[in-house]
Amino acid sequence: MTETQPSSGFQQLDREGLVQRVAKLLSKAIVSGKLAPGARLSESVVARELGVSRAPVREAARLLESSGLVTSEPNRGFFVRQISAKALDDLYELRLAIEIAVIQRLVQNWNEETEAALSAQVEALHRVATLDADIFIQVEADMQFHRLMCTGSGNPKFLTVFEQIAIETEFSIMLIGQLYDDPTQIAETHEPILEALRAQDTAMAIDAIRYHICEAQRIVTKQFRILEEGKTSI
Amino acid sequence: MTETQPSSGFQQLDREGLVQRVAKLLSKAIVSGKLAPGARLSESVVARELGVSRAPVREAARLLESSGLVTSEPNRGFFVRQISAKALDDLYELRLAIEIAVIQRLVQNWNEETEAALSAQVEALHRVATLDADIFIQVEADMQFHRLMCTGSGNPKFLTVFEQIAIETEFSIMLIGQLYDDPTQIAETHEPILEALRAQDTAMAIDAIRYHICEAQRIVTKQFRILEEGKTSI
DNA sequence: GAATTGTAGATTGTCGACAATTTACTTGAC
DNA sequence: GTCAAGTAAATTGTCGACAATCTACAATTC
Repeated sequence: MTETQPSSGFQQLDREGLVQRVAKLLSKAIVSGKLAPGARLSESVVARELGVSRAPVREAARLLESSGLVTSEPNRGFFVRQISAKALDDLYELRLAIEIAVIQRLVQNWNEETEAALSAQVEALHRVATLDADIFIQVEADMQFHRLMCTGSGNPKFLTVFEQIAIETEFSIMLIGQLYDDPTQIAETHEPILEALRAQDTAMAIDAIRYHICEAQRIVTKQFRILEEGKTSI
Repeated sequence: MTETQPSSGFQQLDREGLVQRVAKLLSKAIVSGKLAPGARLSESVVARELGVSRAPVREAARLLESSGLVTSEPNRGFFVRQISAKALDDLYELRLAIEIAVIQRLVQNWNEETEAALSAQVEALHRVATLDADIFIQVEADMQFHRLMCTGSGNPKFLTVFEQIAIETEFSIMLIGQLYDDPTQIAETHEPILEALRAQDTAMAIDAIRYHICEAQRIVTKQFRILEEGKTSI
């Protein structure tokens, strides 16, 4: 069916369109906090800075629009999405619903490959914690664990939705600038999940994921509320 | 904070951008089956037909890209998304996860307004069933019930995700051309959900929604598999 | 005849230009 | 000083044009 070339050692070179590259760059700029939420993103400025015309910038922005990173107002342009503490809270609730379903499927589809991937990621989490790495690296590693769970579930739809959630979550955590007081906590809260999965214990795994997510929800929304108050009082 | 105009009875006239209108039109054309899945959607053809230039068409297509209705390949353009029976099955699994969470919140946030809206929608379902209306009308009414549940949950994120699921689901059902053998079944399967919600019985409501969704899943994916076989054998 | 190479036509990708709209500023009246 | 109206600059919306790329078919080779 699929044509399997004689494999002459050549690697497929990325034929990514300009629009996709611009979208990725914009996405990174927003998530990393270089572009403040609510900020207008001027087409001409972005276009000039990247050395392209406005058309691909506009298309990239549209791409990001339905994925929720930017909003558009007719004749006013694109803006970096504002996130409220309530929205963030809602986001975690959605995430919990998804991940519970992921866990259920994950236990059914449990295999060595998935176990190896998740184990390796927990180790990676420990590494970044001890290295006292950048917050961005830490959050990225955290998200990667959950991404791997979605992948292992065997239902690609879960990954699609999670990816959107992840972008918004990372975005918010970047704004706060920290997650746990002690970075090693990130790695530790993932271990019970992995253990429960290894034991094929669905109920325990769900409890573990619920604890993990609700804990993050509690911390993040609390920090975010503080951040919001600071903003409005000024 | 928000400026509350003296409300002189004027309705806000839609200041929708051209891009949004094109996106809506395209979306409708795809969901209603006017554009077959896998079909290339030619920018110039769409642009000429709508009497606009290619730029807004491209932007609209990008908008639809991340919402999953179309895919893009560099230098090859946009294509109407192909849906497989497996993907449809996965979609229903995602939907179940979301709607269970929605039910849980819905019971907590239960109020007269939501009850009235949902009751009215069940009646609407009965009406369209007896009218023996178009399949599109029926499915739209069905989806509207679930949309109202999402709205009533108080978590807008649920609605956002459901909207995406709904588009893909409608799209698939349009392809099949029918749902239940007897159209009145649509209305009937929604009643137990509403009843359980009225009784504030979370467990029963979850059972009802699970039955409803799994039943639809069973029927739709079965029909879809038949459709797929027909396609591949030709 | 099958596979490869070459070529013409069509389609997408990107751009710069101009019209429409918003924004920021200035002016004037009360 | 405050509010309103008017004006100019900046920004977005849309378009048509040209370059880059793909597609389909003809020509060539084995």
